[in-house]
Amino acid sequence: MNEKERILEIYRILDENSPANITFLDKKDPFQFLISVILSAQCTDKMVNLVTNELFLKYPTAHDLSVADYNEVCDIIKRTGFYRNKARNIIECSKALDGKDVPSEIDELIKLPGVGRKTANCVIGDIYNRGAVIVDTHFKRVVNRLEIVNEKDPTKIEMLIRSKLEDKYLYRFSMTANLHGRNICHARKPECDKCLLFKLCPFGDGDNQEETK
DNA sequence: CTCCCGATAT
DNA sequence: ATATCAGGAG
Repeated sequence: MNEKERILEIYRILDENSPANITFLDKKDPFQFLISVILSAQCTDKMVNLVTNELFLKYPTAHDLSVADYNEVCDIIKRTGFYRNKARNIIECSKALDGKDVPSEIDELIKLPGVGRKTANCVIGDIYNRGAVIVDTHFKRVVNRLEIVNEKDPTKIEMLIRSKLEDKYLYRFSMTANLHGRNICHARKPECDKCLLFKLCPFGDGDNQEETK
């Protein structure tokens, strides 16, 4: 099995054993989705969904949030962590988007405050349904353990994955690999005994299921 | 590379 | 007590 066949086989196994539609954030409106992703940095999606319910009840649109009081926004989003940076970013972001559509191109998206490649790719994949590689902590861990890449830099990982997999598979692969990282291939104690990719994974050969590494 | 930062699991 | 979580900016 060559490299291309191996990654396609990994894709198929993850695809067949994952839900049809994988979504972590429950806001479908493009603006609300973008703000939700910004808030999701280094925090659980459960907490983001809780906080955004309250946030968008009070500030539903980009205009509403663009004129919001900084300290009130801080209070609402505090539990997502990094709240001072996030409050400033989402208010400035809202000013930039007031009266406009959420950009669909990555170069435009990453100009927005608090928006990097990961957040931009979430928007492109989820809202605009185009090829997107979402390199979050789970995705990074999973593709490195599988040795699909041997790379720490998220941008380089994104480009490598783009070169190894057809465009139409990229977003689905991002989501299924992410889910696999959450449910099986944990950061601390991966459940290699339950893993459907065990035969295809160099990481499972060792005794990594326990504490080591 | 460091800082931002609260919530949760182990 | 410590590791980790849909990262981004200086």
